[in-house]
Amino acid sequence: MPELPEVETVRRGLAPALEGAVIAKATAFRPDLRFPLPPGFAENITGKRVDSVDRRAKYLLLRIAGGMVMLSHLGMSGRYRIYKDAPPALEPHDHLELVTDSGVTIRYNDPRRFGILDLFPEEGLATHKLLASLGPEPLSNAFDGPALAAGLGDKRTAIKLAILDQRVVAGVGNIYASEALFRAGISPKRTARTVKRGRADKLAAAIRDVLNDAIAAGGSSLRDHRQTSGELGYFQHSFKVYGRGGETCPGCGTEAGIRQFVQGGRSTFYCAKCQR
DNA sequence: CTACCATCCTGGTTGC
DNA sequence: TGCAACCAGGATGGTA
Repeated sequence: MPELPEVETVRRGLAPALEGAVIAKATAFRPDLRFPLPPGFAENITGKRVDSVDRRAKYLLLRIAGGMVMLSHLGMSGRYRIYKDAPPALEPHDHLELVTDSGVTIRYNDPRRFGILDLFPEEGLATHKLLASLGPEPLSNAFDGPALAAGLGDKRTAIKLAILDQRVVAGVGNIYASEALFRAGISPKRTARTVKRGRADKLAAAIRDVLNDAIAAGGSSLRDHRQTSGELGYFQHSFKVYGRGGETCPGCGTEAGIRQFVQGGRSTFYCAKCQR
């Protein structure tokens, strides 16, 4: 499911429930998701206070008092749901439950189990295998045209594939890659190394803007994504090209102008007239 | 470096 | 109605 805006939406939901709260009870209902959970995962966070709920790229990072970090990645189908009162019965694919000292229940559900849970000392943050090679945060001041162009470097791969590379820019996924390229007027097929100067400025701004717009809309709900309250996100109604193959281009009005094709095994949507 | 493929899983949709 | 094929927001690792 989740790209950066969906993860940020989840973070904003979890933060008020968890920050400053003590995890009175933690239960992991299976020993593994994509990877095995570290031994004693649930036991080691039980009784601990959560200092903050942060995000890096598509990773949620919970700072646990005592110097540990709990990492959570939602994979394709992960969801968090918060229950302020008595929670309903467990559902299929509920894999983790946290109950805070104020009686709030937080459940992680992930049918496809591509998600990740990890727990490690905060000294290991910079060198964590999953975090070490991530590129710039697209919403940070460090991300602009020159930074993007530098990340693209001499790559001869298509620009769509390049911005899906988490080392180039962290947090862009398949939906927002197509949407950002449409906003920037750049063809997804364009060779990455040719995106420089003006085009790079435009694309960096388009990435930032589309992510911010999506966050403001609570993310995009296609199948799985929900806010922690259970509410749907609604940015999917603002997609210009994603999922709109065969439709009229909203940019130039060309009938059936939105085309769909496969890049790197994943669907890309674009308008050949608006995007060069 | 690049392209391409398979892999980890389940579930919803599509097409016969 | 049934069933199989296909597709899905991610990411890694292997091969050529």
